[in-house]
Amino acid sequence: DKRCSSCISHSVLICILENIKLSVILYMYQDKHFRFFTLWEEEKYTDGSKWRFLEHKGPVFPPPYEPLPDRIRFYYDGEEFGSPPGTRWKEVRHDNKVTWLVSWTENIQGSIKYIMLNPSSRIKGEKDWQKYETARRLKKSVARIRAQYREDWRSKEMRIRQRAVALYFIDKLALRAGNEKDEGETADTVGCCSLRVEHIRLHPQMDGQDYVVELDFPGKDSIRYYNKVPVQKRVFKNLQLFLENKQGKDDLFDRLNVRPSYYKILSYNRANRAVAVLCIHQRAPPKTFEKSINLNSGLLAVINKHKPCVSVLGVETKKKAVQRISEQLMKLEVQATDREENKQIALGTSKLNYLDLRISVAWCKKWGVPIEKIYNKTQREKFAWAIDMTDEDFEF
DNA sequence: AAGTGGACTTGGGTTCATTCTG
DNA sequence: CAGAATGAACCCAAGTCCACTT
Repeated sequence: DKRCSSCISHSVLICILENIKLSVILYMYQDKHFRFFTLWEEEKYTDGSKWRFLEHKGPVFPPPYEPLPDRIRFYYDGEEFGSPPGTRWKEVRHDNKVTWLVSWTENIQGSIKYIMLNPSSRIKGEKDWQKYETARRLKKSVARIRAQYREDWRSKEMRIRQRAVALYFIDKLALRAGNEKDEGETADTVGCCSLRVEHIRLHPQMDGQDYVVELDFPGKDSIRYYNKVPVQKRVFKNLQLFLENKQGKDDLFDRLNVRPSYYKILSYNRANRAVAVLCIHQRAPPKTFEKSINLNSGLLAVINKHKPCVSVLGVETKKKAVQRISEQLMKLEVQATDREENKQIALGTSKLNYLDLRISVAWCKKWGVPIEKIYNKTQREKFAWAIDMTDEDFEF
């Protein structure tokens, strides 16, 4: 009796994978859409049945796979029958070391795609909890780590010095680590460890400050990172050292990891990359541009609408009109600044990914503040695990 | 130890649903 | 009542990281 919410249809098929602890039920519709329900043996469903629905996501288009293994049985209205026409499956799999339900190789990049559980599911919740516990353990040693890398700024080994400076950047500026990427295949973006000479400028003096480092590079999604930071003298001297005898395309931290000595890729790849970068760059500006246009045209519309009235009508009406215009203008201005500020900061995401909300929960419980005031429905669902387990004495 | 690819998170754009407004 | 505004849900590319080979 479950309705498929993507298809608005009751036509569903149920498939139960046998001999496994973690079972999956697929709801199917017209061979195209299917949804996944994960069941856990240990738990009881509210109607007294043995199983409990954990999760579902969809719709998804199944890849072209081999015929369905006969280990899978399909049921509809309690009646058993074979695999639905046109559906071809690769394998039945039980693997409690992974959290995905279904995976396949995508046919453009050849990368693997997954169907995974919703953030509000138990599996994701537990992982999330682990993540924050790791952060909590890290807190105990962070002072030691900081002392260590400051010490390492003076190391005899260049490798160690570079690591220490990179770590300092990551710690101080929260830069992304910066991994190896497929050159040519992907846009030319960098993180801390993959910074190149061309991304950094050193200013012994700048804006009345000493030892300023100017960072300017394309980060994730080719979003520009631009920052001027005063750093410790020792860091500055180290950076000068790292830059000696290097060209723009050379790695700043060349000794950092044992990177594969990749060749200078053909101009073909350069062109390819240039196009990729161009596309990404060109896509972003029109959006903000369009928004500002919308705001401006909205403002114009407001002014134009009131113009004729003002010239014809009496003083009182004029005053009122002026007042209303300025009110609307203010509203538009507030919207504009709001958008402008929100453009820079993705508040929701960081709330969902970085902040251990047990701190907030404990605070709420301690002072009798309702959690709803601070976290919206989605956030509360995602953090159900934390809300349940946290009492007012919790300390990070 | 190096290299590779699988697994998972991050980040935020797009779409959908609901409420607001003229 | 239609279109605009708003916020939640959905979705997926682009990252990170690490385990497994070789």
